[in-house]
Amino acid sequence: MGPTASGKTDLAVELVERLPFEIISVDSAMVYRGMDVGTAKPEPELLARAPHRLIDILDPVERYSAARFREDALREMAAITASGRIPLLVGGTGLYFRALEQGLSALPDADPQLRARLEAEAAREGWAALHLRLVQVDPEAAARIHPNDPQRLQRALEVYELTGRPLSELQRVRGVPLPYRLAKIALVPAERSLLHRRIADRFEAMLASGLIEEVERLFRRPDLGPELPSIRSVGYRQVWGHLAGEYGREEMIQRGIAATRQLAKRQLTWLRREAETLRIDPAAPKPVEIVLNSLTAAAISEQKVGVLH
RNA sequence: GGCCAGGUAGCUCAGUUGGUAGAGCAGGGGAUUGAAAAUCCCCGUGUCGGCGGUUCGAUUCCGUCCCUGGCCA
Repeated sequence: MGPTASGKTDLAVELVERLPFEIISVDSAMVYRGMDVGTAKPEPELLARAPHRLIDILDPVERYSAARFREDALREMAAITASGRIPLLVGGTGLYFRALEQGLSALPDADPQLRARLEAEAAREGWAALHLRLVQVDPEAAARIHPNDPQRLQRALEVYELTGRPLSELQRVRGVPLPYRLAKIALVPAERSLLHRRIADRFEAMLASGLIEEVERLFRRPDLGPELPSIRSVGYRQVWGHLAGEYGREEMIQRGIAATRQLAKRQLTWLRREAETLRIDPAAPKPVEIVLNSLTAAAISEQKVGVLH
Protein backbone atom coordinates (compact mmCIF):
# COMPACT_ATOMS: atom_id res chain seq x y z
CA MET A 1 0.00 0.00 0.00
CA GLY A 2 1.13 3.52 -0.52
CA PRO A 3 0.18 6.86 -1.99
CA THR A 4 0.60 7.59 -5.66
CA ALA A 5 4.21 8.15 -6.72
CA SER A 6 5.60 6.48 -3.61
CA GLY A 7 7.37 3.76 -5.55
CA LYS A 8 4.99 0.82 -5.08
CA THR A 9 5.41 -0.63 -8.54
CA ASP A 10 9.19 -0.60 -8.49
CA LEU A 11 9.28 -2.23 -5.09
CA ALA A 12 6.76 -4.85 -6.19
CA VAL A 13 8.80 -5.71 -9.26
CA GLU A 14 11.91 -6.16 -7.11
CA LEU A 15 9.97 -8.46 -4.86
CA VAL A 16 8.56 -10.75 -7.52
CA GLU A 17 12.01 -11.19 -8.94
CA ARG A 18 13.35 -12.50 -5.64
CA LEU A 19 10.47 -14.30 -4.01
CA PRO A 20 7.59 -16.55 -5.14
CA PHE A 21 5.14 -13.68 -5.42
CA GLU A 22 2.56 -12.84 -8.03
CA ILE A 23 1.21 -9.34 -8.29
CA ILE A 24 -2.44 -8.36 -8.07
CA SER A 25 -3.10 -4.70 -8.76
CA VAL A 26 -5.31 -2.90 -6.23
CA ASP A 27 -5.98 0.14 -8.34
CA SER A 28 -9.26 1.53 -9.56
CA ALA A 29 -7.75 3.24 -12.60
CA MET A 30 -5.25 0.71 -13.94
CA VAL A 31 -8.17 -1.62 -14.63
CA TYR A 32 -8.87 0.38 -17.79
CA ARG A 33 -7.42 -0.49 -21.16
CA GLY A 34 -5.90 2.35 -23.10
CA MET A 35 -5.24 4.30 -19.92
CA ASP A 36 -1.57 3.62 -19.46
CA VAL A 37 0.51 6.76 -19.24
CA GLY A 38 -1.80 8.64 -16.89
CA THR A 39 -2.26 5.73 -14.51
CA ALA A 40 1.49 5.14 -14.35
CA LYS A 41 0.86 1.60 -15.47
CA PRO A 42 4.11 -0.40 -15.74
CA GLU A 43 5.64 -0.55 -19.19
CA PRO A 44 5.02 -3.70 -21.28
CA GLU A 45 8.61 -4.87 -20.73
CA LEU A 46 8.15 -4.54 -17.00
CA LEU A 47 4.83 -6.35 -17.13
CA ALA A 48 6.51 -9.16 -19.00
CA ARG A 49 8.96 -9.58 -16.13
CA ALA A 50 6.38 -8.96 -13.44
CA PRO A 51 2.84 -9.70 -14.59
CA HIS A 52 0.07 -7.74 -12.89
CA ARG A 53 -3.37 -9.21 -12.50
CA LEU A 54 -6.44 -6.98 -12.61
CA ILE A 55 -5.05 -4.38 -14.95
CA ASP A 56 -6.48 -3.84 -18.45
CA ILE A 57 -9.64 -5.74 -17.60
CA LEU A 58 -12.19 -3.06 -18.56
CA ASP A 59 -12.97 -0.66 -21.35
CA PRO A 60 -13.08 2.96 -20.15
CA VAL A 61 -16.79 3.09 -20.85
CA GLU A 62 -17.38 0.45 -18.17
CA ARG A 63 -17.71 0.95 -14.44
CA TYR A 64 -15.89 -1.01 -11.82
CA SER A 65 -16.67 -1.29 -8.14
CA ALA A 66 -15.25 -2.35 -4.81
CA ALA A 67 -17.51 -5.39 -4.89
CA ARG A 68 -16.31 -6.51 -8.29
CA PHE A 69 -12.74 -5.91 -7.20
CA ARG A 70 -13.23 -8.17 -4.21
CA GLU A 71 -14.60 -10.97 -6.36
CA ASP A 72 -11.82 -10.58 -8.90
CA ALA A 73 -9.11 -10.39 -6.29
CA LEU A 74 -10.36 -13.42 -4.38
CA ARG A 75 -10.45 -15.40 -7.60
CA GLU A 76 -6.89 -14.38 -8.48
CA MET A 77 -5.64 -15.04 -4.96
CA ALA A 78 -7.09 -18.54 -5.12
CA ALA A 79 -5.42 -19.18 -8.46
CA ILE A 80 -2.07 -17.92 -7.26
CA THR A 81 -2.08 -19.87 -4.01
CA ALA A 82 -3.22 -23.00 -5.87
CA SER A 83 -0.07 -22.72 -7.93
CA GLY A 84 2.00 -22.61 -4.77
CA ARG A 85 2.82 -18.96 -4.90
CA ILE A 86 1.96 -15.94 -2.76
CA PRO A 87 -0.33 -13.10 -3.87
CA LEU A 88 1.30 -9.68 -3.63
CA LEU A 89 -1.44 -7.07 -3.57
CA VAL A 90 -0.08 -3.77 -4.77
CA GLY A 91 -1.96 -0.52 -5.01
CA GLY A 92 -3.27 2.64 -3.47
CA THR A 93 -7.02 2.23 -3.47
CA GLY A 94 -7.90 2.20 0.22
CA LEU A 95 -11.51 1.20 -0.21
CA TYR A 96 -10.54 -1.83 -2.26
CA PHE A 97 -8.08 -2.99 0.38
CA ARG A 98 -10.69 -2.59 3.05
CA ALA A 99 -13.41 -4.30 1.04
CA LEU A 100 -11.06 -7.20 0.40
CA GLU A 101 -9.95 -7.55 3.99
CA GLN A 102 -13.22 -6.92 5.83
CA GLY A 103 -15.73 -7.95 3.21
CA LEU A 104 -18.80 -6.04 2.11
CA SER A 105 -22.32 -6.22 3.45
CA ALA A 106 -24.91 -7.86 1.22
CA LEU A 107 -26.13 -4.91 -0.81
CA PRO A 108 -27.63 -4.59 -4.26
CA ASP A 109 -25.50 -3.63 -7.23
CA ALA A 110 -25.70 -0.19 -8.72
CA ASP A 111 -28.80 0.37 -10.86
CA PRO A 112 -28.02 2.81 -13.66
CA GLN A 113 -31.67 3.56 -14.45
CA LEU A 114 -32.56 4.23 -10.85
CA ARG A 115 -29.50 6.42 -10.46
CA ALA A 116 -30.48 8.40 -13.53
CA ARG A 117 -33.93 8.92 -12.06
CA LEU A 118 -32.56 10.07 -8.70
CA GLU A 119 -30.18 12.34 -10.55
CA ALA A 120 -33.06 13.92 -12.42
CA GLU A 121 -35.03 14.36 -9.24
CA ALA A 122 -32.08 16.02 -7.59
CA ALA A 123 -31.77 18.38 -10.53
CA ARG A 124 -35.40 19.34 -10.03
CA GLU A 125 -35.71 19.48 -6.27
CA GLY A 126 -32.10 19.74 -5.15
CA TRP A 127 -30.08 17.22 -3.15
CA ALA A 128 -31.31 18.76 0.08
CA ALA A 129 -34.80 17.50 -0.75
CA LEU A 130 -33.45 14.00 -1.32
CA HIS A 131 -31.61 14.20 1.95
CA LEU A 132 -34.90 15.01 3.66
CA ARG A 133 -36.39 11.99 1.97
CA LEU A 134 -33.60 9.83 3.35
CA VAL A 135 -34.24 11.21 6.82
CA GLN A 136 -37.73 9.68 6.56
CA VAL A 137 -36.71 6.20 5.43
CA ASP A 138 -33.25 5.85 6.95
CA PRO A 139 -32.54 8.45 9.65
CA GLU A 140 -29.38 6.67 10.70
CA ALA A 141 -27.78 6.89 7.27
CA ALA A 142 -29.13 10.40 6.81
CA ALA A 143 -27.37 11.47 9.99
CA ARG A 144 -24.13 10.03 8.71
CA ILE A 145 -24.34 11.33 5.14
CA HIS A 146 -23.88 15.02 4.63
CA PRO A 147 -26.66 16.74 2.61
CA ASN A 148 -23.98 17.96 0.22
CA ASP A 149 -22.70 14.48 -0.57
CA PRO A 150 -24.75 13.52 -3.64
CA GLN A 151 -22.90 10.29 -4.29
CA ARG A 152 -23.65 8.69 -0.92
CA LEU A 153 -27.11 10.19 -0.77
CA GLN A 154 -27.92 8.64 -4.10
CA ARG A 155 -26.54 5.30 -3.04
CA ALA A 156 -28.50 5.21 0.22
CA LEU A 157 -31.75 6.02 -1.56
CA GLU A 158 -30.93 3.52 -4.26
CA VAL A 159 -30.43 0.74 -1.74
CA TYR A 160 -33.66 1.63 0.00
CA GLU A 161 -35.69 1.65 -3.21
CA LEU A 162 -34.15 -1.58 -4.43
CA THR A 163 -34.57 -3.55 -1.22
CA GLY A 164 -37.19 -1.72 0.77
CA ARG A 165 -34.75 -1.74 3.67
CA PRO A 166 -32.55 1.05 4.99
CA LEU A 167 -28.89 0.96 4.04
CA SER A 168 -27.87 1.40 7.67
CA GLU A 169 -29.78 -1.74 8.60
CA LEU A 170 -28.28 -3.84 5.81
CA GLN A 171 -24.80 -2.64 6.70
CA ARG A 172 -25.17 -3.94 10.24
CA VAL A 173 -24.60 -7.39 8.80
CA ARG A 174 -20.91 -7.21 8.01
CA GLY A 175 -19.29 -9.02 5.13
CA VAL A 176 -17.06 -12.08 5.38
CA PRO A 177 -13.45 -11.27 6.25
CA LEU A 178 -10.62 -12.27 3.96
CA PRO A 179 -9.72 -15.95 4.42
CA TYR A 180 -5.97 -15.33 4.21
CA ARG A 181 -3.26 -14.08 6.53
CA LEU A 182 -2.10 -10.61 5.59
CA ALA A 183 1.26 -9.01 5.97
CA LYS A 184 0.79 -5.31 5.41
CA ILE A 185 3.53 -3.16 4.06
CA ALA A 186 3.03 0.54 3.57
CA LEU A 187 5.27 2.91 1.69
CA VAL A 188 4.99 6.24 3.46
CA PRO A 189 7.41 8.93 2.38
CA ALA A 190 9.00 10.59 5.38
CA GLU A 191 8.66 14.04 3.87
CA ARG A 192 5.48 15.20 2.20
CA SER A 193 7.42 17.80 0.26
CA LEU A 194 9.52 15.09 -1.37
CA LEU A 195 6.40 13.25 -2.44
CA HIS A 196 5.09 16.51 -3.88
CA ARG A 197 8.33 16.91 -5.81
CA ARG A 198 8.03 13.41 -7.22
CA ILE A 199 4.41 14.01 -8.16
CA ALA A 200 5.22 17.17 -10.09
CA ASP A 201 8.16 15.54 -11.86
CA ARG A 202 6.12 12.50 -12.76
CA PHE A 203 3.27 14.54 -14.19
CA GLU A 204 5.72 16.37 -16.46
CA ALA A 205 7.19 13.03 -17.43
CA MET A 206 3.72 11.74 -18.28
CA LEU A 207 3.18 14.70 -20.58
CA ALA A 208 6.47 13.95 -22.27
CA SER A 209 5.40 10.33 -22.66
CA GLY A 210 2.23 11.24 -24.50
CA LEU A 211 -0.42 11.73 -21.85
CA ILE A 212 -2.26 14.31 -23.92
CA GLU A 213 -2.27 12.06 -26.97
CA GLU A 214 -3.58 9.22 -24.85
CA VAL A 215 -6.45 11.32 -23.56
CA GLU A 216 -7.13 12.62 -27.07
CA ARG A 217 -7.77 9.06 -28.17
CA LEU A 218 -10.40 8.76 -25.45
CA PHE A 219 -11.72 12.25 -26.13
CA ARG A 220 -12.53 11.35 -29.73
CA ARG A 221 -14.72 8.46 -28.70
CA PRO A 222 -18.35 9.55 -28.70
CA ASP A 223 -19.28 7.02 -26.02
CA LEU A 224 -16.93 8.48 -23.39
CA GLY A 225 -17.54 11.56 -21.29
CA PRO A 226 -16.40 13.41 -18.18
CA GLU A 227 -19.10 11.81 -16.06
CA LEU A 228 -17.53 8.35 -16.33
CA PRO A 229 -15.40 7.05 -13.47
CA SER A 230 -12.56 6.34 -15.89
CA ILE A 231 -12.46 9.86 -17.28
CA ARG A 232 -12.79 11.33 -13.79
CA SER A 233 -9.46 9.81 -12.84
CA VAL A 234 -6.67 12.13 -11.82
CA GLY A 235 -4.89 13.51 -14.86
CA TYR A 236 -7.49 12.32 -17.35
CA ARG A 237 -10.09 14.70 -16.01
CA GLN A 238 -7.74 17.67 -16.22
CA VAL A 239 -6.43 16.90 -19.69
CA TRP A 240 -10.00 16.28 -20.82
CA GLY A 241 -11.03 19.72 -19.60
CA HIS A 242 -8.11 21.22 -21.47
CA LEU A 243 -9.06 19.41 -24.68
CA ALA A 244 -12.62 20.63 -24.20
CA GLY A 245 -11.25 24.17 -24.22
CA GLU A 246 -11.97 24.99 -20.58
CA TYR A 247 -8.43 26.16 -19.86
CA GLY A 248 -4.96 26.35 -21.32
CA ARG A 249 -2.09 23.92 -21.14
CA GLU A 250 -0.32 25.58 -18.23
CA GLU A 251 -3.43 25.61 -16.08
CA MET A 252 -4.11 22.00 -17.01
CA ILE A 253 -0.67 21.07 -15.74
CA GLN A 254 -1.13 22.92 -12.47
CA ARG A 255 -4.56 21.37 -11.97
CA GLY A 256 -3.27 17.92 -12.76
CA ILE A 257 -0.42 18.15 -10.31
CA ALA A 258 -2.65 19.58 -7.59
CA ALA A 259 -5.23 16.83 -8.10
CA THR A 260 -2.49 14.23 -7.75
CA ARG A 261 -1.25 15.80 -4.51
CA GLN A 262 -4.79 15.77 -3.18
CA LEU A 263 -5.16 12.13 -4.12
CA ALA A 264 -1.95 11.30 -2.28
CA LYS A 265 -3.23 13.13 0.80
CA ARG A 266 -6.43 11.09 0.84
CA GLN A 267 -4.46 7.89 0.38
CA LEU A 268 -2.27 8.80 3.32
CA THR A 269 -5.38 9.30 5.44
CA TRP A 270 -6.38 5.71 4.72
CA LEU A 271 -2.93 4.53 5.70
CA ARG A 272 -2.83 6.47 8.95
CA ARG A 273 -6.16 5.04 9.93
CA GLU A 274 -4.90 1.60 9.04
CA ALA A 275 -1.83 2.08 11.18
CA GLU A 276 -3.91 3.29 14.10
CA THR A 277 -6.24 0.33 14.18
CA LEU A 278 -3.28 -2.01 14.10
CA ARG A 279 -1.52 -0.28 16.93
CA ILE A 280 -4.58 0.23 19.07
CA ASP A 281 -5.62 -3.38 18.73
CA PRO A 282 -2.53 -5.50 19.41
CA ALA A 283 -4.78 -8.56 19.78
CA ALA A 284 -5.81 -8.39 16.16
CA PRO A 285 -7.11 -11.78 15.02
CA LYS A 286 -4.52 -12.13 12.30
CA PRO A 287 -0.77 -11.98 12.64
CA VAL A 288 -0.27 -8.71 10.92
CA GLU A 289 2.90 -6.86 10.33
CA ILE A 290 3.10 -3.30 9.22
CA VAL A 291 6.12 -1.37 8.22
CA LEU A 292 5.24 2.25 8.35
CA ASN A 293 7.33 5.36 8.23
CA SER A 294 10.38 3.17 8.05
CA LEU A 295 11.44 4.14 4.58
CA THR A 296 13.25 7.35 3.93
CA ALA A 297 12.50 9.12 0.70
CA ALA A 298 16.01 8.29 -0.43
CA ALA A 299 15.42 4.61 0.15
CA ILE A 300 12.25 4.76 -1.85
CA SER A 301 13.88 6.43 -4.79
CA GLU A 302 16.65 3.84 -4.66
CA GLN A 303 14.08 1.05 -4.58
CA LYS A 304 15.57 -0.58 -1.53
CA VAL A 305 13.84 -3.66 -0.30
CA GLY A 306 15.67 -3.99 2.99
CA VAL A 307 12.65 -2.66 4.78
CA LEU A 308 11.07 -6.09 4.58
CA HIS A 309 13.61 -7.93 6.70
C1' G B 1 12.21 61.86 -16.64
C1' G B 2 6.46 62.88 -16.77
C1' C B 3 1.44 60.96 -16.41
C1' C B 4 -1.89 56.93 -15.19
C1' A B 5 -3.07 52.24 -12.75
C1' G B 6 -1.61 48.95 -9.16
C1' G B 7 1.32 47.04 -4.63
C1' U B 8 -3.69 43.21 0.98
C1' A B 9 -2.87 35.14 3.06
C1' G B 10 1.70 30.67 -1.03
C1' C B 11 -1.36 32.50 -5.87
C1' U B 12 -5.58 35.56 -8.04
C1' C B 13 -8.24 39.29 -5.99
C1' A B 14 -12.36 41.75 -2.74
C1' G B 15 -12.86 45.14 1.23
C1' U B 16 -12.53 48.69 5.24
C1' U B 17 -17.52 56.36 4.32
C1' G B 18 -10.56 55.83 9.70
C1' G B 19 -11.95 51.30 15.01
C1' U B 20 -5.79 46.28 12.81
C1' A B 21 -9.42 42.36 7.01
C1' G B 22 -12.15 38.16 3.68
C1' A B 23 -13.33 34.96 -0.75
C1' G B 24 -11.72 31.44 -4.57
C1' C B 25 -7.60 28.43 -5.59
C1' A B 26 -3.38 26.09 -3.32
C1' G B 27 -2.12 23.77 1.37
C1' G B 28 -3.37 20.85 6.14
C1' G B 29 -6.73 17.41 8.99
C1' G B 30 -10.86 14.00 8.67
C1' A B 31 -14.81 10.79 6.62
C1' U B 32 -15.02 6.67 3.40
C1' U B 33 -19.58 -0.62 2.33
C1' G B 34 -21.20 -1.95 -5.62
C1' A B 35 -18.36 5.68 -8.85
C1' A B 36 -13.44 5.55 -4.41
C1' A B 37 -7.66 8.44 -8.86
C1' A B 38 -14.72 9.28 -6.76
C1' U B 39 -17.68 12.16 -3.33
C1' C B 40 -17.99 15.03 0.95
C1' C B 41 -16.88 17.67 5.88
C1' C B 42 -13.64 20.91 8.94
C1' C B 43 -9.34 24.51 9.21
C1' G B 44 -7.80 31.65 7.09
C1' U B 45 -3.24 36.91 12.01
C1' G B 46 -1.59 38.31 7.14
C1' U B 47 4.75 44.28 9.38
C1' C B 48 -2.94 45.30 4.26
C1' G B 49 5.07 47.75 -0.08
C1' G B 50 8.76 51.07 3.33
C1' C B 51 9.26 55.53 6.24
C1' G B 52 7.11 59.89 8.13
C1' G B 53 2.60 63.06 9.20
C1' U B 54 -2.63 64.10 10.75
C1' U B 55 -5.71 61.47 14.44
C1' C B 56 -7.61 58.91 20.77
C1' G B 57 -6.83 55.34 16.74
C1' A B 58 -4.32 54.59 9.85
C1' U B 59 -4.35 49.01 6.04
C1' U B 60 -8.03 53.02 5.04
C1' C B 61 -6.55 60.31 4.72
C1' C B 62 -1.83 63.37 3.47
C1' G B 63 3.50 63.51 2.14
C1' U B 64 7.62 60.96 0.48
C1' C B 65 10.42 56.86 -1.19
C1' C B 66 10.68 51.89 -3.42
C1' C B 67 8.65 48.13 -6.77
C1' U B 68 5.40 46.36 -11.04
C1' G B 69 2.57 47.33 -15.54
C1' G B 70 0.83 50.79 -19.34
C1' C B 71 1.12 55.38 -22.02
C1' C B 72 4.09 59.76 -23.21
C1' A B 73 9.05 61.80 -23.70
